[in-house]
Amino acid sequence: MRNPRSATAGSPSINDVARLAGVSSQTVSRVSRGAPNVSAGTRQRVLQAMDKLGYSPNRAAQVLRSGAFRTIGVLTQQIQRTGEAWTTSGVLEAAARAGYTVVMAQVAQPGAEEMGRAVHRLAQQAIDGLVIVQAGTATAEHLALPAGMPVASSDSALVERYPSASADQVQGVRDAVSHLLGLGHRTVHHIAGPADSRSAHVRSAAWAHCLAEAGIAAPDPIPGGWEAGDGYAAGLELARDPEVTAVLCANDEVALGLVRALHESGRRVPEDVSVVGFDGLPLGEYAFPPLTTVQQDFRRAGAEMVRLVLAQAQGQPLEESHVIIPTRLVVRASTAAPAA
Amino acid sequence: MRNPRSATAGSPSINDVARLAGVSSQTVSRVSRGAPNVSAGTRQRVLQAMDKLGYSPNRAAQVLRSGAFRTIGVLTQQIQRTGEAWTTSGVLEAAARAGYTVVMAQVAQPGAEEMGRAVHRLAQQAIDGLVIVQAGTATAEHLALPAGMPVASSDSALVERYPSASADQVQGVRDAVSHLLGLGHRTVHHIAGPADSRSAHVRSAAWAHCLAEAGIAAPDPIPGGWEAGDGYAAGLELARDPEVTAVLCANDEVALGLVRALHESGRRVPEDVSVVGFDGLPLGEYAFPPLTTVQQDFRRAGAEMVRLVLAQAQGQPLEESHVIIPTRLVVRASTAAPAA
DNA sequence: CCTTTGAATGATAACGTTAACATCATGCAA
DNA sequence: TTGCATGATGTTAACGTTATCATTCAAAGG
Repeated sequence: MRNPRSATAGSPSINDVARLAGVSSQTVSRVSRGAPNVSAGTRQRVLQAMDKLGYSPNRAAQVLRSGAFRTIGVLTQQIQRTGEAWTTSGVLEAAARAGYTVVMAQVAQPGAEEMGRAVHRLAQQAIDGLVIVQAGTATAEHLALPAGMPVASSDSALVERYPSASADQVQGVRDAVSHLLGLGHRTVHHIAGPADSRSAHVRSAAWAHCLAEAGIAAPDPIPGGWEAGDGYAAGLELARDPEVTAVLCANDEVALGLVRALHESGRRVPEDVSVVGFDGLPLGEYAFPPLTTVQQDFRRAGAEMVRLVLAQAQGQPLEESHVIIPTRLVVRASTAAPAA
Repeated sequence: MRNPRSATAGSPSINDVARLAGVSSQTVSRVSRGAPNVSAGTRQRVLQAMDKLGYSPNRAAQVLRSGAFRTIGVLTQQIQRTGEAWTTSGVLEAAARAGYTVVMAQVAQPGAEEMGRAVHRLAQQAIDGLVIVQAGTATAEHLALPAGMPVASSDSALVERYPSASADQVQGVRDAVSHLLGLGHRTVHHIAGPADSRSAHVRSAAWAHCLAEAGIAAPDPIPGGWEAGDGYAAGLELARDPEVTAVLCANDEVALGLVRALHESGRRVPEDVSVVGFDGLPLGEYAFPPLTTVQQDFRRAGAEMVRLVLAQAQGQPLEESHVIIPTRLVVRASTAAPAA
């Protein structure tokens, strides 16, 4: 076989079933779609025929005819990252529950053109809507979405243009900073996330704002990223400054890297320096010391994005197009009152 | 609009382009497919017309007509887990490179029936093949795959039935055990993975085998799981036994949980107890102490599975149906010679 | 009894694409 | 010149499904 037919090719069609059941193909279609106006006896016979032939409807034909895909596209950047993986998991779960299929695209490089190409690839698929888990710096212009395509995004510049679901990062940062100041720290240092992430920027801005509110001059934030190595590098620097007694990190990975740098530099956590992460990695609980962190509900963000996309696809009005999901400060042993 | 058309509905068809370009729809099809026998001038005109109308081909119609889907299905269990996330990332990358679309299904519960239902959902989609990243305990019977569906799996009981790509866990365990024994440890304890995982079982068996080879009676393995909490629980127990000087863990998460339990119990790592993980989490390098681990290349496993599936789908013979991917022992500070 | 209603079923025509075949120049060898 | 290959284009008929309209038949109402 030079050109083997696909796995389902040669599979029985609606006509084969109709012939076997002695009805018209239209009646088989009705049974297949669960239409009401079929007599019980006929339905039985058709179902038996389907079963006997192992019939399953051809999606391509259904889609072509009905124009409804029951499929959503998901755009991710690096699905192995904690946040994206959990969010994607939430998307998959919610989509499956709604009876929708999910097609995925991943973009390794955050470059806007590559992002645009991935969206194009997805959009050429038959999708009813698009969930953008991560789009980096790409803007709506880069993506060149077909007009009218329902979209929901999470963390990106697209938040300003499309409906979104994301964690209440401002509240999360506020809780974290209050916690540290409440313990008696004079100020809170900050290791920022990558420059190309909107949520990193939001977190940094919220941190600066909270300190300002408390009448404290914010120290310069240390530029960083999302990874442990970033926290480690920043930590080696911070460890030299005895004024540093409390640090809010861009995320948990960074916090863990920071903790190791502090350990190595002979500064104890939390006795000398308190550390707070962000995200709520399961591992944080088992770090040494267990990590105080701002937990966010990624799965729920994924589920909400699915809801937003499906609502648009079904023409329902969105009661609120920016869903804010509460965060929760989890206090563990990496934070304590400063030494007197 | 009660029944709004899908996003791409109303979009121009091949006929609209043909009319505008003043050619037949077949010629447009030829240009669209990149067929060779179109004159340069005509191709130009058609491309301009496409561009002007914003034409993009209707996938459903293409699939229906040609019977080729250029899509693979991916079955996962908990995509947010390290191994699955990285493997999936590899699958996405390889599939995109091959010009294939990926549809995903996730099964929260490892139950065999639910797994079967997910496969059914996927198989009803138009897919050319199926990559099974994780199938838990499900066997080929549970999955009820359509006959002739190309499949590749990674870690599951399916390995015996279908082509697979997975890490050389036996070699990885051998390296780890040799490393520990080479440091002078009298024996190596083991925290096992979950009972329903094949690779957990493979790792445990390899550990027992290595000890036997070295003429050492293997201590009872501690039953565990994949998560840090499992390592922590096991660690509280192990810490009480002064005979324990080296522990091989089911994976890195477990190892980190173990390390914390040892810390809390006053046993130092690596001075009192050496700990080895498995997987090679990026975070392991920044744990305290940095974790010695067996690194495996999940992305490559994903890419290999895609290769295996596509080879089958294209009717090529598989030169080897079980791809073994080398692992690499990364020695860090969590292992050292035992105290004299 | 005839009409009316409604439910069950059937027939037909699309949906957008492509494979297969047909047509029509053009060029070149015989 | 004829004959035949070659390349560019057009025509037709599917792929499997479902929307729409048409038909049939039995039950209900007068």
